[in-house]
Amino acid sequence: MLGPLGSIAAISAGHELFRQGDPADAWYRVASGVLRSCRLLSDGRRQIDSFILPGDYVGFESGRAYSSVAEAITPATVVRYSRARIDQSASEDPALGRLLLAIMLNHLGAVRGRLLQLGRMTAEERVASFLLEMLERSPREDIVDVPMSRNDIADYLALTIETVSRTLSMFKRDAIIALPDRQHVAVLDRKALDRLDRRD
Amino acid sequence: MLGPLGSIAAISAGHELFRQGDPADAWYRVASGVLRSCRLLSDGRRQIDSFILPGDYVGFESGRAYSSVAEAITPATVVRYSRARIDQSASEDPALGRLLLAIMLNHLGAVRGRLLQLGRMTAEERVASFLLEMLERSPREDIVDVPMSRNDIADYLALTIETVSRTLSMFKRDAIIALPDRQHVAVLDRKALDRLDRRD
DNA sequence: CGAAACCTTGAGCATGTTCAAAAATCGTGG
DNA sequence: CCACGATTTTTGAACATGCTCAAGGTTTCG
Repeated sequence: MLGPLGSIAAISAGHELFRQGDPADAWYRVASGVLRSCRLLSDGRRQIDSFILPGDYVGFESGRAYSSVAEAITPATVVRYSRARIDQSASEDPALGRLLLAIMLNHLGAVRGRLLQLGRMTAEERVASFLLEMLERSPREDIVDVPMSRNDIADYLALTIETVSRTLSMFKRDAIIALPDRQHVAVLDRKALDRLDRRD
Repeated sequence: MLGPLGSIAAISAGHELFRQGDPADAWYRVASGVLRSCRLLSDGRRQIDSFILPGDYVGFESGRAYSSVAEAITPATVVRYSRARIDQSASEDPALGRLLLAIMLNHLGAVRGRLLQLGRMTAEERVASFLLEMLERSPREDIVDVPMSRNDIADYLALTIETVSRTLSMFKRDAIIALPDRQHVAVLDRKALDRLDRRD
């Protein structure tokens, strides 16, 4: 938490918090709702960098412009931290600087984990590790909240929507999960998922 | 550059600067030589996060232990910055904090670009963007230094060694590059490479 | 010069994609 | 509450990209 330096904004589902190319003059912390942060290739191929859940930050940029789009998947509220104000406060309060650094290091670790996921895991393993990741962040211990579409999951895991759907169906057939509705996955066999997520 | 806070160390080719699990009590800046930073899956699959060239930093960690291995590809010298000393200096000098933040943001942007590369680019596009990336960092404008093995390139691009080799041979057949020796790639048709690297 | 490591090339194969269609779900208005 | 169309998801079959396995060539280094 960055303290009382922010202002609050609401975004409705499907709308953009910022776009690729916009001046990157603020960071955001999600208070409620879920967003996605994506990059695009010129021919439309899309890669979702991260899903941004309550408590997460988004909008860290090294250049002057955002290099990704941030869009709300569900209605969301965010706290906006102007970069100028943060910079100024950080130069007065070293503790804030340390906090920012810690947030950044956390991010970096997460994105590096994704390299392994996208580069070296099979479809099965990617879906399993995605479910485990979302499970960690869900309120209940056995039900995963999945507010994003299959398409979003596909673009997050660098698969096609068909492969995601087929893999989930397979997990269901093997009684590893149940699919009560679109937005939820019930984990029936956590150990099976753990076995598929071969990170050390 | 982090100033006069570091001590110098030399590593010979093939040796480790730190391993997965070692206490992460220092960051490093490469003065000369090339290193690689990798993560492993339990069954041996490997993903190289980044090649670390002179001027680059390595060893940023959010937890107590390194989550990747850093190994020298060529003989290298590095400057070691103890985390404790950096932390202390940063709490006295806000400019240092800002510098660290800038370095971190740079890293983050680079790794995010890799997500797109690994997730959504074809083998051809990955090799092309790798060559362009290395070309930017080579002293000459038309010759790429490639100190790493084909195997390392494969694990960096999440391909197999055979696919890397075949793709390079194809570029050679199409007169996009020449391969004077193992360690060098001569770029004959830069535009053809640019066309393959479809980032906006 | 010889052995070891590395790189290239080829042929067959597998995982995940593409294309197509059916099924389920959602939103809207009567 | 149900009917309707639109959208999303699931399923199937054929296909393609990149992988695996295998062999031959090249470079490196003692």
